[in-house]
Amino acid sequence: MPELPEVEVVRCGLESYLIGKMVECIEVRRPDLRYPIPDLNTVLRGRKLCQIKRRSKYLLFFFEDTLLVWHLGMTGQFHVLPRDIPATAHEHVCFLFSDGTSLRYRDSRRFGYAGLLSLDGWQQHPWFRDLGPEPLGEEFTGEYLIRCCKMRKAPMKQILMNAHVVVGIGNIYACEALFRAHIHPARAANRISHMRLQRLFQAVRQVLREAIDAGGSSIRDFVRVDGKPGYFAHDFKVYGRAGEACPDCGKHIRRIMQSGRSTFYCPRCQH
DNA sequence: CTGAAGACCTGCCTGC
DNA sequence: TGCAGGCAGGTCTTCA
Repeated sequence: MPELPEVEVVRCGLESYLIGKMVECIEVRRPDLRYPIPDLNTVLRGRKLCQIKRRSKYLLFFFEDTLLVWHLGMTGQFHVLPRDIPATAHEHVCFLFSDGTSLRYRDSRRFGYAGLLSLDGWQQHPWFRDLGPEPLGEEFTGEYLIRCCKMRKAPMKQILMNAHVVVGIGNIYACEALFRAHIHPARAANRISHMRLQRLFQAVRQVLREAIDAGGSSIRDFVRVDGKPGYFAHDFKVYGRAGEACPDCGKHIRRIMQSGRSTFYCPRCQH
């Protein structure tokens, strides 16, 4: 499901519903997500949710004395519902809050995972230790991207999707950013001019920003915490559009496989 | 070190 | 209608 914009949209939604609420108990129906879910009740029962942040594609739930980290994997969803609504299929975890609200975690493929980390040392955890900068933060700049591409002959799309370089960019937004920057996804990173990398840097920021503003992309099963879809999928220029006309030049959009993932691009505009 | 490919798990769509 | 095969937005591990 989610790349950075979708996770950010979920974070905002959760924040608007849940901040300041107290956990009464947690029902775990299936602890066997990608990694086993830890014992949440012992640590979180009676605790107040103070803040919800995001780092990369991880949601960070800050309680008074502990941090709950959650990754949505491919199909994870959070929903805020009244507690008396019955559980649906693949609803593996339900947080009950003392005011009658519930937070449900649903994840058909169970690629998602969660962990309890300490408030001070969490950034040293293996999930976070080696992450690159946030693409919308100050550390990510055109010069930084140029440095990362120097000496790297991997396809540019792989570099964009590499979380050691920059976090949050998955298959969709990598394709869309490369299209906007007119760069061929298979082009070796070290064979792209500095000017074009600057343009790619701008394209990454722009496409992520626009996607967040549109409420994320719903192509298969992404929904916001209130169940509404995001609208950015309407604005995809190339992703999922193999065979359609390029919106800029009219040539047919092509699909290729790169490291087992589909890549969409315009063979005329991108080189 | 880098980069490619496979693994994890389930649902849905296509085509025979 | 039924079933096999391919594909799906992420990340980690293994292998060359």
